[in-house]
Amino acid sequence: MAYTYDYPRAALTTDCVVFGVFWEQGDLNVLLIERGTEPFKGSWALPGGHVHDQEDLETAARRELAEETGLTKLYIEQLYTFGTPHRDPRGHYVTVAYYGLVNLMDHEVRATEDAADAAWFPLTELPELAFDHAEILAAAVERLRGKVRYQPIGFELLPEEFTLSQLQRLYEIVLERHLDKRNFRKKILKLDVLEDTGKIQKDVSHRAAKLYRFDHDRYKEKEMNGFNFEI
Amino acid sequence: MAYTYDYPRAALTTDCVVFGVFWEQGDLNVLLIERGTEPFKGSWALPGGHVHDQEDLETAARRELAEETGLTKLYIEQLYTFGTPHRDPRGHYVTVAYYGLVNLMDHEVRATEDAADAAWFPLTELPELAFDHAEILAAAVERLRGKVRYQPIGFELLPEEFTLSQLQRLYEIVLERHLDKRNFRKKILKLDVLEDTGKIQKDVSHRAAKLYRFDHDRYKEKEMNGFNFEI
DNA sequence: TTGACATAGTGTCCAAACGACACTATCATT
DNA sequence: AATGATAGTGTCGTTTGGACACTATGTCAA
Repeated sequence: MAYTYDYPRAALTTDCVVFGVFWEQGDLNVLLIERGTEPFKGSWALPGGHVHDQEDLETAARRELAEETGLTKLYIEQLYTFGTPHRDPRGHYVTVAYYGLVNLMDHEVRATEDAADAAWFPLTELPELAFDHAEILAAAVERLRGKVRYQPIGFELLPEEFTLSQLQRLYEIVLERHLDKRNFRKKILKLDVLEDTGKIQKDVSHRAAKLYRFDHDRYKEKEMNGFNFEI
Repeated sequence: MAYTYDYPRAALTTDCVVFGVFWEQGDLNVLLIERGTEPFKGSWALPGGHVHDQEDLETAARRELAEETGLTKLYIEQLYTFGTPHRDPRGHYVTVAYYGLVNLMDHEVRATEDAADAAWFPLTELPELAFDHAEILAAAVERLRGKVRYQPIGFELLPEEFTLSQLQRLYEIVLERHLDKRNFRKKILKLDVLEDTGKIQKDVSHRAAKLYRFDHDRYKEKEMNGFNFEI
């Protein structure tokens, strides 16, 4: 079956930059796949692929991500659209890039039929990437660092219930700088969008910390009234 | 001539939301064109059109804008890519939207061959728009309001040399709220990115104000060192 | 020439937010 | 009972933010 048009059309794809945090390492990680087909067969790349006919862009991004890495039900958001000529050796390819955040407690990653392999890489130990994916990744990192400061997206990287220390460590990892414990707690609690679950940590060999939950509803309500989340 | 592919391909277009400020009215305006062809012939719409083969996205956006409105050499920036199925009655159309800012002193707008008409509309008196252009416009307004607060893009809406009162009025128009004169001047001057040109206003029937210029180089330098522009 | 007008330009004070800083509390382990 | 690991907590000096009103300088018209 062939499809014919009066004018040439660029191929449209999506790519996803998915971030996750491993607590042991204290490092931001990105999910990459090993390409199973040409071009760049054997290289590491961002998960992504062609947008289907009449398919919504975000739907396409989620579908490709699921097909190649098994990841579903995560927070994603459009990042930027890359369409420089010759960014893909196959011709005029335009890709709508998304970035996503997952908490690694709740999400298991596996290579699936569409990719030779899928794995997490710390930002500090990235392999060489196919296409212009290094550029896309850099844009995603920049966006994440900017956005995390004035939008409560960081919570997507944490389990639903978390301690204030975990939250602080998260911000330290993303922003790459040390934060003062007392000031951080003062500030984050004053925002009044964290709900004390009443529970405490289990199975830790030291004093157990309180567990908090991010109160999405309260945040939305406050946001409506011109409230500004800022760290 | 026909172009044939193994899989269906979406059509790729760009659209531009261009903002300008008329000083007399004190209102944000958007540049719209009257469509000369179907679909939506006779309706007002954002200037835009098809991305050519092997054409860069921003180049396409600028080209379409110039073709339809005569506008060139303005500040533009990618906004968002809209690809919801059925947003265009002709089939699967994906549009990469840009937003732009112009100072109306230096730019003349004219309808050209590709559009029936081109005109500025205050945000408060918008006509009904073709396609999903109302949605795109709303996204652009939100982005502008957000971005103007922490990036010095507002200067693009002003002539190269401007008074502090004009700058303040600009922020008041964009942010839709009153700002205190003394506090505004204190803050903006402390940023130390405005250069006193030594000149003053001409042809005004009151005390002439000093003219300032935005110092792009100084800003970039400061930005490198972790400096944060915030109004 | 003088008074009316229009806009430019300027400083203080109080309140809130920010950042630096160090010790005690609790729990598990040995 | 002592050790080790992390949780949790308050003060103070500095900076920033926001409210607030008058004088200065020019044009224009009577």
